[in-house]
Amino acid sequence: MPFPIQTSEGSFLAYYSENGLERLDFPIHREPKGLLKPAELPLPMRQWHTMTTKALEQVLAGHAPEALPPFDLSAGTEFQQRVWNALRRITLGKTNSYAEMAASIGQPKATRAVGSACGANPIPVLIPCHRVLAANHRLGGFSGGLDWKRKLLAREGLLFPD
DNA sequence: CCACGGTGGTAGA
DNA sequence: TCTACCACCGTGG
Repeated sequence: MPFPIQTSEGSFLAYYSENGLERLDFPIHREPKGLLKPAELPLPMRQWHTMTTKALEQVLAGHAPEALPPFDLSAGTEFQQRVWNALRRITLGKTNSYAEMAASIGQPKATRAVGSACGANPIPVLIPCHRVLAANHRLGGFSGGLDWKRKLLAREGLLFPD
């Protein structure tokens, strides 16, 4: 049950569980079938949706979100949740390497696994996996497409050629 | 088991 | 610089 969020960059899709925002999809060209109107959301979710919408707009505008809805990351493995929570600590405009992220969760040799976990991040943009770069300050990869990674970083004042 | 990644480091052109 | 090669480790088949 996806709920749309219209932005200047297209229509994102938000998914909620009983415990909070559990997934955020980048805009797609074809609208999915079971689309619901936000007005049909149960009350707590409606407030989360308002927060998600505002936070998304703020990040896309290059500002730190003043408030976030609760996240439900329970679908991830324990390792993935450790990585995702570590991602949340990277402040806007800052970056880390995959190696630094691995070290920050106490597994310095799991750099590659960290990359996989970033790719599995269910809430891109708000859980800023785009702030993780390869060593030597190279861009690295991005599941949502490198154009998005460049765009999001540019909004934070970090420019990458190519 | 095995193969695959959003990696990182080294070696050699 | 760029390419080749290898160690690394969580996931999914």
